[in-house]
Amino acid sequence: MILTADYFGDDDVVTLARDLLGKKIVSRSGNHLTSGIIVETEAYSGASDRASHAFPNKITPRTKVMFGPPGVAYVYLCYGIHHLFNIVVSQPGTANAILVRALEPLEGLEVMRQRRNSHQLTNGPGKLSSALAITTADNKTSLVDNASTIQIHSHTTYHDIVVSKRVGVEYAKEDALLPWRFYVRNNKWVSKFD
DNA sequence: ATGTCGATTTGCT
DNA sequence: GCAAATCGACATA
Repeated sequence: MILTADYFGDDDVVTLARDLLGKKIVSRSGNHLTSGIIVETEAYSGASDRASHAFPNKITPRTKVMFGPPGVAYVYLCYGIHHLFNIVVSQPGTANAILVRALEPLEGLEVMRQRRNSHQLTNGPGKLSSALAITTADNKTSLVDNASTIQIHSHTTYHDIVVSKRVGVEYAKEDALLPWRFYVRNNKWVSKFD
């Protein structure tokens, strides 16, 4: 079942980030279908969270998409190299987003191996975008239409979930300590940062 | 107009 | 373990 704008419209971005574990991301690019189960996420909140690009509710050409409707992709270029995939959530005007950091590969494994030229397919935010052929061209694209090339589907439920601080946001001062990262315990596809 | 820096990955030492 | 890669967004002037 494809997840809807109503699902992503929840204003509680942290609860939503945790709930996304076990959901499936499906990507269609050209002839190829690739998919994976979400096993690691992080929550970002533009109003109060120094780690968010939109802090403190700062509207710029880049962050504008996060103030829009839920269920839309926010993809940005990191370190000039990596495309990082986020899902815009919460009601319009609230700049919340969820970074997908890792997937357990499900379909299209051979295509992913070719795109990655590696067996480390989706165990990190830059890697999974590469494996699913997600780029900044997908920024602002809807994830909740039946015609969307990237969709999120319900799939399974995990019960053993680890909560930790987020990765790579030391610059966010005290907000770097927020327990807003979630991952599936003992899942081999979780990113290598701990 | 220019300088700084990053929600990461990779390869080399 | 460390540093390069690589570029656009943003702040400052």
